Amino acid sequence: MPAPTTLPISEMICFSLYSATHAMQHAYKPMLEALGLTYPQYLVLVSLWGEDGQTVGQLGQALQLESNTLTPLLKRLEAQGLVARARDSRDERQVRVSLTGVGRDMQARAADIPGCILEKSGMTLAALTALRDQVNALRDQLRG
Amino acid sequence: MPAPTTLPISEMICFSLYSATHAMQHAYKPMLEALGLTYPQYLVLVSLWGEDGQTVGQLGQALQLESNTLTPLLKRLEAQGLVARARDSRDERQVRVSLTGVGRDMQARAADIPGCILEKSGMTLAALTALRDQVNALRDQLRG
DNA sequence: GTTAAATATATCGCACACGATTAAATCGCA
DNA sequence: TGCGATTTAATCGTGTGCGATATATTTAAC
Repeated sequence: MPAPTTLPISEMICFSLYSATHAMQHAYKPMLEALGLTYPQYLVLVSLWGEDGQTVGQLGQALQLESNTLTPLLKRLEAQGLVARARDSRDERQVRVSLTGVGRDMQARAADIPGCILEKSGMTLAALTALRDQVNALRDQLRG
Repeated sequence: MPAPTTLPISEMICFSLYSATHAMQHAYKPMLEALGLTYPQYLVLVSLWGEDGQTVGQLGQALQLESNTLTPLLKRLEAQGLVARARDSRDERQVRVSLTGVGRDMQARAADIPGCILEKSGMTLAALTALRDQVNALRDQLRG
């Protein structure tokens, strides 16, 4: 009986995504470090720059993260003075996350990051956009 | 002066990869859980099924992980009886990781995972392969 | 109106990732 | 040969992710 065979790691789509995600975070790292941010913290700020005052649940929906990940992350952002957290007065179960002045100013300081990433990718914006849509389609299929 | 604008999180390629990686790990989870494995542990085993007796450094090269991640992970695999770790007698700096019988048998028990993932992806093998190559190209560009 | 079910967030424990540092073994070169 | 430089793992500290659970609030059923 022959030994079972397994696709080499380098040819597995799951590993492509896994390693590309790491490479992407590595590409962001020096720029985010200069702003004192981690990558997930940056994603939270991006989401808040788009819509301020979101609840923890809304942020979780946008980033596909649970409160057990977001709560400590948001506390760290609050400790840095970038956001404020407050219970919603209408529904005290919910916690609304608002940008502080410093948090809003961070948007300008981070403004050239996307361009730098585009450049590091060595791809055209059109190619990246097409790739993004394919990756999103795969993700949405996997989510069921 | 208008407020600076930032691309919505849903349109950022970095977030596509980030969320697709999470969705992929979520798809693997029930199957790996049945084998008592985490996703990174599974990747290590896949690598060893392809080439047994790799050093920690070789595994790190294949998976793009450092020893500070691999060492505790490998210790957990060793504690489960799936691998053995031993210093190379020729070069005692290196630690070689070998599959145990149980670790080898796991390959057969995991044999139908790739097919299940392919099915969950809802894509043809050709489409997935093409997407993989594009993602790999982006990753390799980002690595520089 | 009281109480059970549902909802939203927080807490706890475990397993990655990774920067920085340490320790041991090997290599290289005078 | 000897000794500094390099290589290889391991260790330490911080920050995610996430399953399981706890707590508080709101909703719904009666």
